[in-house]
Amino acid sequence: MKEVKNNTIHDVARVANVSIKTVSRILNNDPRVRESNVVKVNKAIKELDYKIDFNARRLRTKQSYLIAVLYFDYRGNFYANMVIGGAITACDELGYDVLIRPLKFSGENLMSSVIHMIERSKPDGFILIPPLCENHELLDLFDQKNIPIVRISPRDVNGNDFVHCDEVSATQKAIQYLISHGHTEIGFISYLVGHAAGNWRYEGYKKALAEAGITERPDLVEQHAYQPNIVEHAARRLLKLPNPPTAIFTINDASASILYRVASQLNKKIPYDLSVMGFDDDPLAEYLWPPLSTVKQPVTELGYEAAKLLIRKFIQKEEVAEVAKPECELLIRNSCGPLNS
Amino acid sequence: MKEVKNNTIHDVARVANVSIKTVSRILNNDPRVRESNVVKVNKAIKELDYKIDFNARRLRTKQSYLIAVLYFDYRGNFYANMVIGGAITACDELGYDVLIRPLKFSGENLMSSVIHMIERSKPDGFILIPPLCENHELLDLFDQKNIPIVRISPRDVNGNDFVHCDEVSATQKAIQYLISHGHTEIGFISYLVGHAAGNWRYEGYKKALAEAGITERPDLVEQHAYQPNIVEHAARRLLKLPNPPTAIFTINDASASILYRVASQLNKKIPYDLSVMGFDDDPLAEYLWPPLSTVKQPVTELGYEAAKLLIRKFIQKEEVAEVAKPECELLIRNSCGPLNS
DNA sequence: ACTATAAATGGTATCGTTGTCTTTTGTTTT
DNA sequence: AAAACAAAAGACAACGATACCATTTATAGT
Repeated sequence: MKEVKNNTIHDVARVANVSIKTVSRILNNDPRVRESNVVKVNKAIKELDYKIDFNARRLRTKQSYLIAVLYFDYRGNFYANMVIGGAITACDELGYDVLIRPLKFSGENLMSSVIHMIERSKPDGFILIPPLCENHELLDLFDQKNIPIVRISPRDVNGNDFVHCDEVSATQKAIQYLISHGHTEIGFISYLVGHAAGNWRYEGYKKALAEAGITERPDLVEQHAYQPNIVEHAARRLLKLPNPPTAIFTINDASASILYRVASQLNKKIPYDLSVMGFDDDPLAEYLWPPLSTVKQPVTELGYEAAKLLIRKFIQKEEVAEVAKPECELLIRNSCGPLNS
Repeated sequence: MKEVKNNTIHDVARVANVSIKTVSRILNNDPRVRESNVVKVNKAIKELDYKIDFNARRLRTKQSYLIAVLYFDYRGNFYANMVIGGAITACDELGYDVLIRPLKFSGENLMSSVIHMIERSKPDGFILIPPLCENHELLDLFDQKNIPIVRISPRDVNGNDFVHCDEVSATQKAIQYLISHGHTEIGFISYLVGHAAGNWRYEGYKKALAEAGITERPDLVEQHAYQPNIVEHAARRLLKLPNPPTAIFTINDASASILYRVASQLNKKIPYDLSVMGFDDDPLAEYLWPPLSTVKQPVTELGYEAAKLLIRKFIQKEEVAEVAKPECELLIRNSCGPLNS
């Protein structure tokens, strides 16, 4: 074991022949330092391969330089993963570390887990992934403790502490795509997914139909509270209609996969007899056959923007002009075809 | 904003009427403290709602109390997620935090990302998720910097710095299950998945056959280097054999989904004409139709044990008796049926 | 009871940075 | 050229814990 003595700010100060305070100022981008000293110090830093000791800084400044990401820990939560990936990139750039916390329970356990995290690791801010954005107990806690948060795609878009993308127009484009292939009888299958998504996407659906002059058929729309098999029942009802839809939009890719199954059982071939459009770009979508066309949310970018907003605006209190609003992308695979009349 | 003055170890010492050093000893589970003082101090700690300041401790001890988990960031890497979930639980129990790092690239970028992480956050140890366990450049780096690691299911099981479960006997049990349903012509589809899994699972396959007195048919075994569509070709070849297998084991659930598709194209109904057994319990497995029977690795437990081993044995240098070896579980869904002769 | 030894406790320096306040240096004004 | 002011740099304490070493207290042995 090689014992490496790390150089400190004192070493840098000595080599650069300035005081430690001047070095500290340069490290913290204090503008009030003469350019000549900045050059000298940076040279010394490079020469000594000096690395700042974050723990010392943390102790002194009472900041943890830690961002926590909270999400619901359910099987195959790829959404949370991608958000985290983006958040890590942003935090890397800004000198923060990311702590993640999958939350398994609601109520007592959830709250105490978060409280414990605050007491132990003292994150400077939190990022909330749906459906946690709607947990008022949690929101109250942060409010009360005065800990800044940024929510991702919350239902409630009042305030300035969130990032999201335009799911309404994304869905609208997806439906437009179906319409452009000649479809007019387009189904909509949804259930309460726990956040605002259902409403937005339904709105997009209606807009696209209206815009194309298609009258909405209420019998083609299924929106129910979640219960087991709800999607399967909905799919079966729609496909057994005397005048069934020739294309169906499902609220997410998992639902689309259930629709695939029902279609196959009823001997409807996708995309020939039925076009299917999903939402989310679940890893599942590629493995379905035919591969599912779907709307891909810019989830990684959302995570990136959320972390950046949290740090710059709410932690470092900089003036932040405007939050970038990344766009959804229509991913065309092979589940949609022209109307086959 | 309510400015809360946190109580320090001095406050606790004052209230308990002992020295700060005694409090410190109790906080660090030093056995050489009189019981009466332990009681007094714990009472004071509770009374003052004292919370230790980890940053101060970190600064003094030169330990970060941070464990880093490294994994390859590919779409739908549910394996890494579950490992992380387990690692977080263990770290919570032992007073550590978990930093995660999805690695996107190989070579230069990968290494510099890890080096940067070491310099910035100074994790006390690393957990490596396959296929990163086999990256020698990475292993050399940790060796050279003398940073302890624990590998999860590495190919090379020499040494004592890894956790894994018995995939050989897990596969053996899965094949036994097929045999118990009357199957004797059992296919095996694999490709190089980048870690030891392929070999282990093939070994389990052979063992089960041998044990049942079934002669292995080489034409039923497909093991190739990875190339696009390899699984599809393998599946098609097997199913088109004059004497085709009545059951097929695939190296993972993603491969099973491809087999599902080929079977459907060739008009073979699962589980009536063909039984399929997967491996991994990918979230995908539940969405396939019929739901896929598969081998579920105790991935969360593996992460839990890995973190515990890393911290206790390699960081805190305790004597650790033996590493728990969690077991795989055969998950019976609906993709396997009795031989239909 | 007294010493030898071990166990428990305490005092103070220290980790590496930033905050506060003071001093020095540089620039502008009359 | 001196006074007034602003900008830059420095000295030193402090953050809250643990390390090291010294000291006190308890236990055991004769």
